[in-house]
Amino acid sequence: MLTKVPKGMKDVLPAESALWRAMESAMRQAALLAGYREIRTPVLEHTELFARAAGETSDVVRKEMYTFLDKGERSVTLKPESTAGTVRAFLESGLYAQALPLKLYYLNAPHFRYEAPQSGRLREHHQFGMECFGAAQPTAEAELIVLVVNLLAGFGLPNLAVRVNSIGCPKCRPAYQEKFRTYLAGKADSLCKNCVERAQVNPMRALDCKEERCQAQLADAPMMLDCLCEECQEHFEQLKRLLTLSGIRFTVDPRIVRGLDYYTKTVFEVTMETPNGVLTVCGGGRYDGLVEELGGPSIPAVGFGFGMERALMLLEQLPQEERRLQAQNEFPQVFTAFLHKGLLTDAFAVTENFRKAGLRADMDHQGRSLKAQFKYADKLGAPFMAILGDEEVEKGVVKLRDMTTKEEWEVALPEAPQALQKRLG
RNA sequence: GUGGGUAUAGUUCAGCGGUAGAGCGCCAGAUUGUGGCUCUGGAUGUCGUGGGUUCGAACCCCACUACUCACCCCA
Repeated sequence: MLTKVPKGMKDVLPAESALWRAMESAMRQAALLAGYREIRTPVLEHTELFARAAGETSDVVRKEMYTFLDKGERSVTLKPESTAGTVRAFLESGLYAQALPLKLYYLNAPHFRYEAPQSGRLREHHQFGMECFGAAQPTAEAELIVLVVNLLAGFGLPNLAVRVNSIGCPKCRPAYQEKFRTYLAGKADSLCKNCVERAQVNPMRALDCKEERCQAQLADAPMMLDCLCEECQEHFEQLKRLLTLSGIRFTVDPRIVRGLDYYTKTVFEVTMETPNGVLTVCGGGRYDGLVEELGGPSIPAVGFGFGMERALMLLEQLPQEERRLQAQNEFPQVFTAFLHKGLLTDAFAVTENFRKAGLRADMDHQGRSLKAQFKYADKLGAPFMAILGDEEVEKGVVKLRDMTTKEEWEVALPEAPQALQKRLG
């Protein structure tokens, strides 16, 4: 147990963290260009916040939350999604009183869901997400969808599928839900246990059911998309026009429902083909009622969550030459080797000198033989060696060796960093 | 919650009733001031835990635990 990471958690080791950083900077840049600024909210929120925001009937709230009592007997929860916390901060700080829209993004935010882990699904995962408050127009959705698609395409990821749907608003949805509930009631005998339950609490969820018999029963079910009020209809038409105009290939999927109850009008998903099936990389939508639901003024909003591990997983499956996201090199540019222990301090000084000049430099810390130092440097991938023996120290020089060409030459100690920089270009 | 699979060296795995193995990695030597390739040598194991069958169990049986994959749901 002691040396075992808790179930569903993952370490990001050095071999991978560089790629994470590359992805992060691409995200920051994209967000910046679209006028979004970073917000960081706590991992922990009052349980009540999620219950209220995501909805008591959602699977997330009902069975997937990391909830516990703190020492003050308050029920707190590790955030399973970030929209609720962002809205809370937005309200608490009074940011809503400033010029709207307010555009926020978060990056690398840890999220927790207590589920059975498997490929592409962890108990702790990290999301990049964007939220736009105070934008009622479909340009807000379009902006986000375009941004995500361009981002993923920019990584070199092919075969993205963008699916959009509208699930109506408080004006048109209740009538539809009633219609749908009636429809389900007539089929209750042929539906799975879950769907019978769904019919009561949130009938639209049945559309998401993967059971074949349910899908067969729902083949001619009424769709929200066909029952939208005039306003929702117009909103959706505009969004489609905007996406088409932006050159985004998308499909309308009337069956997208999303697992969180706060969505209104637009919902969307970006999915990708993987060896293990289709994975959702990004999911989001409009939540015009949530800010008010959480005690604020009536402010429309749109947002999405983007699973960073999932995107990284897909990227790692991509052949190296198709990847357009490249991790920064981390190997030392020069490795200082020294002949014997008596030259330890000289070697240390030389190494530090390289570092002062902004070069990635390293040396042995194990008392290895010269030969072993070369071997080690080779493993690290250092393209140059700086070699110190008694002769060199006496003459005040260091011998530089190009590991590829095996060429060696001597340079005066103080000039070594410059000489190397020249060679490295 | 339901159903598969797996558990042996640092790591990937082979062995499937009779002395615990290989590749990779690690260390050293061949080459006492020079890496990659090659060759030689070396170190490292409660064979997941507990019980049972047997003269004898890493191997067969049972239970447990952990991991993993899939379903549901999701990022």
